[in-house]
Amino acid sequence: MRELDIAEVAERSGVPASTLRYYEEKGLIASVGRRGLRRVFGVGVLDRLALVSLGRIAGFSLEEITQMFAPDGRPRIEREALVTKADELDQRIRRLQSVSRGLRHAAACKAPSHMECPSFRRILDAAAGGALQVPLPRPPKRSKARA
Amino acid sequence: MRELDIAEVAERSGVPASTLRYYEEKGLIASVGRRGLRRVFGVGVLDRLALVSLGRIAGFSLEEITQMFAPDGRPRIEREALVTKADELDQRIRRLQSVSRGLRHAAACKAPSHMECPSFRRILDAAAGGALQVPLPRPPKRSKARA
DNA sequence: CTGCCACTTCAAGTGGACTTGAGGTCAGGC
DNA sequence: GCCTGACCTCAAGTCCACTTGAAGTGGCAG
Repeated sequence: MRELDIAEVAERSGVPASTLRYYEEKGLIASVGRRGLRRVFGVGVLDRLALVSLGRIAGFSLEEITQMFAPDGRPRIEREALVTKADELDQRIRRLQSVSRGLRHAAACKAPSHMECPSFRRILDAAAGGALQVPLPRPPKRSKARA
Repeated sequence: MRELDIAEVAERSGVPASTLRYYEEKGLIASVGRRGLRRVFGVGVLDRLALVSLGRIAGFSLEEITQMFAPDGRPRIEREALVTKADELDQRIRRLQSVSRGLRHAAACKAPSHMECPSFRRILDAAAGGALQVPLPRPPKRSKARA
């Protein structure tokens, strides 16, 4: 089974067929040919999709991810860009940790109003301060299971 | 200075005036009145905005945040929901940490192709597996400085 | 009193990543 | 040999959180 049709790729990767077509159009993945009018993908597409996924999570746009692959086809990733993204990611992680702490505190704190709790206020100020300038999470609509 | 006009709120909070109007329309914040046709806000709006910010970072939608305030006006936040969100957040944090590690590894790894590195593959599989089901970051367009 | 201009409203536009719908094609089973 | 239905294309729609533009208003400095 060296070749997969789009439905198989969709099932194995958890990525909807419509998205696969979209990704192909965007140059993120490539089919190796057609069987009739149906796309045929090599198994490598699964790795590719995993890389795309990784890139998305890291905060790269599809456009940026395309650039990383684009030149010749081999993942030509600039190591510097990776480190930069990792740093950004760590930054984000730290912020999220502080928010998480804030949430748990708010849940536990017995003060009449959270607003009167200095520790909560500190967290709040942090949120007000620098956090909005950072990529915000967007809730996912679809909830395809992994394959 | 118990009252602030919209420009002041914008400057102090770093939130653009257009967004403040939008938030008011959505019921996230409230002005205490008007001076002529201009909105006048109480200083409390700054706390409110910080709470909104916190909620956004935590992964709540504006809609959800509205619900938290809505009932009567006082932050009626269900403690359970907070803990739930914190758990989700921690989950997400762990995933991001693993991605960060993956990025740094990819940057450092000298293997001819990252694909041949077992440790990178492990991370990749993780990304492919459960990560896409999680809120994805969206790049921010604006980059207002904090106030 | 007048003019400026920061504010106002309301509708429409933006961006990224997809999804959906209408209408068409063809491989494989019966 | 014909049907079925999973795939195809292309254009348009969706979602969310805003932003932008046009046209209007009114507080206040001069």
